[in-house]
Formats: sequence, C-alpha cells, structure tokens
Amino acid sequence: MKKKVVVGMSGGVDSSVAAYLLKEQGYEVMGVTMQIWQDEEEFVQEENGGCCGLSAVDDARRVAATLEIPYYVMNFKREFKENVMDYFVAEYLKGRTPNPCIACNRYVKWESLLKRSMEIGADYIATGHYAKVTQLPNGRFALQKSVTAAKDQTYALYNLTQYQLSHTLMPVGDYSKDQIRAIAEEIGLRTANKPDSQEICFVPDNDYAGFIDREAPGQIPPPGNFVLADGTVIGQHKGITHYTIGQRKGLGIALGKPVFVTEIRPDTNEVVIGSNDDVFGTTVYATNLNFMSIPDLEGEMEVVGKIRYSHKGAPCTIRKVEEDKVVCQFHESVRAITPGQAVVFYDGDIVVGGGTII
RNA sequence: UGGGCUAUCGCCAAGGGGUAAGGCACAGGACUUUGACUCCUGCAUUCGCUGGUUCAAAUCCAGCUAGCCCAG
Repeated sequence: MKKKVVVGMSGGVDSSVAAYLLKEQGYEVMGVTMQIWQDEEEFVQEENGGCCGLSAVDDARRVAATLEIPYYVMNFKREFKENVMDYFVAEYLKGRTPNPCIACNRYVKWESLLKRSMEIGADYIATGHYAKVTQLPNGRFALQKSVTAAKDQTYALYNLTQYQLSHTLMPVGDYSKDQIRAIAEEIGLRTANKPDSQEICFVPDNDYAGFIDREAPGQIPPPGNFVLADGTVIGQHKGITHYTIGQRKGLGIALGKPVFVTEIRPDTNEVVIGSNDDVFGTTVYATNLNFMSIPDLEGEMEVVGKIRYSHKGAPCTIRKVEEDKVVCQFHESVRAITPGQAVVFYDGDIVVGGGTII
C-alpha cells in the first residue's frame, strides 16, 4: 500500500518539483494550496510566487494537472490571521522584530495543514523547503541543512516538533536550486522560471509599518525621541514600529557618519542611535526554546548560532539559565542581536534547536 | 551699533582667479521565503544678496543682509 503524502503547493518551482519527486519515489501524492491571506481576486492575479504563493491557485492547479495528481485548496485564513498576522503586529507594537515565516511554518503549515492532512488519511505532508529531515541515532528527528548551503532554509523551521518532523518529507533538500530548476524544465513545468519569493507575503507593498497602522488603529505607538546612549536627544522618530535593531535607512539623521538603531525602548518610547560598532554584541538570551537533535540541553554545548535568516552563523557556547531560557555566548561579536528574531543552533549541519531572542 | 569672525546641496564640509571634492541624509535598483545589513546608481549650471575688477570669480573689491564672538 502506497504511503499518502499531501504536498503544500505554492505554485512555485520548489513545491512543484517536490510533488513531482515524491510521485517518482512512489508516494500517493495530493496537492494542496493553502489559502492564507489573499483576497479572492488577488489570489489569481498576482504575478510573483514562492512560499506564500501569490498566483498560487492558478499555477498550482496546472502543475497538479500536469503531474496528474489530485488537487485541493484549503482555507487557512483564520489560522494564519491568528498565528501569524496578529503575532506580527503585536510584536512590533512591543518594539520587537518578529519573523512571520517561522510562525507560519510552526503553526499554520505544520499544525493546521498537518492536522487536516492526517484527517484525510495522509501519512505525511511535504513542502518545497531546502532542508532535509533525518532521524538521528538517538532516535530523534532533526532538520539537516540542504546540500546547498546558500539556499538553506532550516533556520525558519527550527521550531518544528518531533511529531511534526516525523510526518514531514522535504525532497527538495537533496538538490541545489539549479538542479530543481533543471528538473522543472525537464518535466515541462510552466513555473520553471518563476522568480524566488521575497518580502513579507501578506504585505505586498512592503510597507509593513503601514500595514501595522491599518491592523491596529488606536494602538500605534506615537512619535518619540531619537537619543544617543547617554540620553542626548538628537531628533524625532516616527514611532517605534518603524524601527529595528541595526537599521540605518529611514532615520533621517545626519551625523557625518552612518548611524544605526542600537536599541528600542518601548517603556520610554525612545529609539537609541549609535555607530556601527555599537550594534555588535556577544551575549544572546533566548526563550520559547525548542530542541530538535537533543531532548533537552544539559550543561554547556558548543554550537554554531544563527541570529537571523541570512546570518552565516558563528561559534558560540549555549547553556540553560532557567527552565525555558538559554544564554548563548558568541566567541566573537555578532551584529544586531534583535529581540523577536530567532537564534538557531547547529551542530555541523544538524539543527540542535533554537529560541526567540529577548 | 565700537571691534572681530563667518556665510558653498536637507546636515557637515573641501575649494583662496580657470569653469563646484567628499561624508551623512534622501531617492531608485540589486540581494532576500522576516525585519535589517550590504552593494550599485542618482543627487548644487550653482556657491547669502547687489554691484564692480577680469578673457574668466564660489574664489579679488565695495555695499547690503543674516548669524556668531569680544567689548558695552
């Protein structure tokens, strides 16, 4: 009896090839597109694609037809709104910088989609992520970096649970982006040359501050002071939701040399400004921990920590200071440690775990 | 109003007779399944104003205006 797998199809190249590969591997494949934030019209009109699929339905349906697999659209708007959009707004209002993709993966794709897939008899769900799921000698499931380090997406998936991982397939992780495109061309997928996705999917105009204004009228933090570390007021900011640690653009401050946001103080509604050197630090605290390759962290451990999606990672020592709080000491300073972002720990190419920076 | 100093892009700032450096800010683009960072490109026909000297002035001269400092 063939194993059944539901593939989350965005209409993009990666998930399309993922569906193809799984079918080739002998699975009974079903394609599903998650409707998460788009309005009906936009849903079929947008041009770009990727993770959150803008022209998703149209393209995905065609791909499914080409591959001759069943195809469905599932509505996850409510789940997405509650777990991703509302979280995104709430974090910014608190002066923090959220990563919506991580929340979407953990709570929408791997919770709601997985649940509904299981309900219709699937054994696994699969996506077009550049990552691999492996079972370690200790029996635990963990993510392993894609063969292409340049296109590794494990960072955004560190928060998945053992149960979720045990029901997940990521066939694309064994190939490079070029190989995936080549396969797409080979099997005649019309999406072969679609550009990679980018920006925040539910903020198409990229004006996330404006999005927050629309989502949370009446709760928007008012303008306040830009201050130096010593408290000297040097200007007025537009409201803390417009800033993040390490930011340079949009400050409107000319001090003769580039200046950056070094700290956001929600309590006093201040945004602290400093030089590039002031943006570096070595100690990171994180909570909301999730461990993957190990059941829990005991004592100290040497790992490579990534503090943002595009961070190449740096050696650090991690140790628990409380039940749900870890301190991560980098051996050399890293730039822009940002509350709200995730720090993910690696042991070689295996994800050890991670948490949210505070 | 007695003396002195300064006025060049939104901010800072080169240039001292030969046809306006640079930095910051800003704008656009690249990169990117988050926010950022980074990179690339653009950005004063004009030098407080009015005259004058000169083939040629932001650069020299005069007056005016504004700001700053020292005396009162």
